[in-house]
Amino acid sequence: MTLTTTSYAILGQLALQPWTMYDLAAQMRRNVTFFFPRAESQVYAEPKRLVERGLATADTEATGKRARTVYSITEAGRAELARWLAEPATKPPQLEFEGLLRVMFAPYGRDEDLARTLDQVRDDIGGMLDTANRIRDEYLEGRAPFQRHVVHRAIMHDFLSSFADLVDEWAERSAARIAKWPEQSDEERLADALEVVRRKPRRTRRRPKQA
Amino acid sequence: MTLTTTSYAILGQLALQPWTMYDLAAQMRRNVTFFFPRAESQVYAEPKRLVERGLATADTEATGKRARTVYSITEAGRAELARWLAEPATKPPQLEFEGLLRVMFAPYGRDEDLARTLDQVRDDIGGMLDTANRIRDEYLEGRAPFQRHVVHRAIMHDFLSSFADLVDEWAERSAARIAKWPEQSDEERLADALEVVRRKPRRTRRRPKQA
DNA sequence: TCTATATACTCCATTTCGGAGTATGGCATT
DNA sequence: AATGCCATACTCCGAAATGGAGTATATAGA
Repeated sequence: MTLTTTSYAILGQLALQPWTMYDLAAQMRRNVTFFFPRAESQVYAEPKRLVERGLATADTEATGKRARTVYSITEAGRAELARWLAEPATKPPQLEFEGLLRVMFAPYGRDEDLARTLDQVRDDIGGMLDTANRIRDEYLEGRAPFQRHVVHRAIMHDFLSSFADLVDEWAERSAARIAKWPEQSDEERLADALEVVRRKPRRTRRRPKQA
Repeated sequence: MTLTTTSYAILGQLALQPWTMYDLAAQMRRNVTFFFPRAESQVYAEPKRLVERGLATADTEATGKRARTVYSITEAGRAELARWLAEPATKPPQLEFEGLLRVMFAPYGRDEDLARTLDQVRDDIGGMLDTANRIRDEYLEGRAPFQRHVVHRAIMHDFLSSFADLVDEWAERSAARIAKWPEQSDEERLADALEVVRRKPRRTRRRPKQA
């Protein structure tokens, strides 16, 4: 099979430095997972494919009796990464948000279920908020693991922290609104809802779609 | 096997009205795909499982020689949906954003690749922006397909249009910043990056994590 | 010394994806 | 009246990916 986006995700990490898959898996679980989640089994499987194609090399070291494999990128690997970076992305930004599905079907459940769903969303996004704040501090204090790439990482961080903020703010304001439902009339609830829909200044597609 | 979140996504749609899978697949491709994307083959496969479990019924109609199957929810299906709505979500909001991976590895490519990536992000999010604006107009003019659920749909719409705006705004401001790189010194670029990281008022986790 | 946790992976059944394939209906064009 | 094309209405299947469970050694603390 041909290389997948996951392959390039790993190849790119190897461009930064050599890694054991254990460390890389841990690293991805802490950061990359927030914008490109992969199963751990995949993280372990990919570098073997990279080695097969000559894009990486594997070196076996030992700590006592336990072996560990350190993977490094090759020149061919760097060239392939550069080639990939010049290609267009294969997929648009995608969201997978079970909580929104629950909001969609909320008319068939109880209002307190919806309140709990929104509450859980705030808990769930907490980890991302924490991570974003930790990374922010690391860069500002100049002690981030890849401080040399701060110019690019700042762009990433801008997106991820904006996203986490959005989710948290949305859940907060929505919870505040549904908390008022019990003492509101149907008309008031309706007016509130339309106000929410209306409020935003609509941002439109930059370029009209071509025929 | 047990029902998956995808099963409930379909079950919820059937609670709204009976559907043929063709119409439902088209409907999901237009809306649900933005926050819970599934392969079309899955959308066709799910209702058969629902029928097996007595949560839906299938009625075969005919248009000339061509058969079509209309699926409807049963009382047991409505009960199961209500039960599911009271459960906590199985997954946090998840993002899958190849473009951010390209930003992360941008130091190994050319600046113009990065510019093109951000440009493509804006094109890619255009569809979502269009859809959000169309839905907004439908609700404000009172002609949305599920106008009766506007109180809940407003919450969904708030999130989706905020998300699309975020992506578009982020890509726009990031592209504007990298456009200035050629005439900036390393120090200026660095100062700009740190400014981006610093700027945001940091939103923190609502409840401290429990030990 | 014992135990728990961290390191360092492998394996695999089940699910999902994504694209190709099949066939009819209905409308517009020639 | 025949033709072509797009919409309707699905089925099928190989190739990935997921999400645990399982194995074994190292190390730090009680």
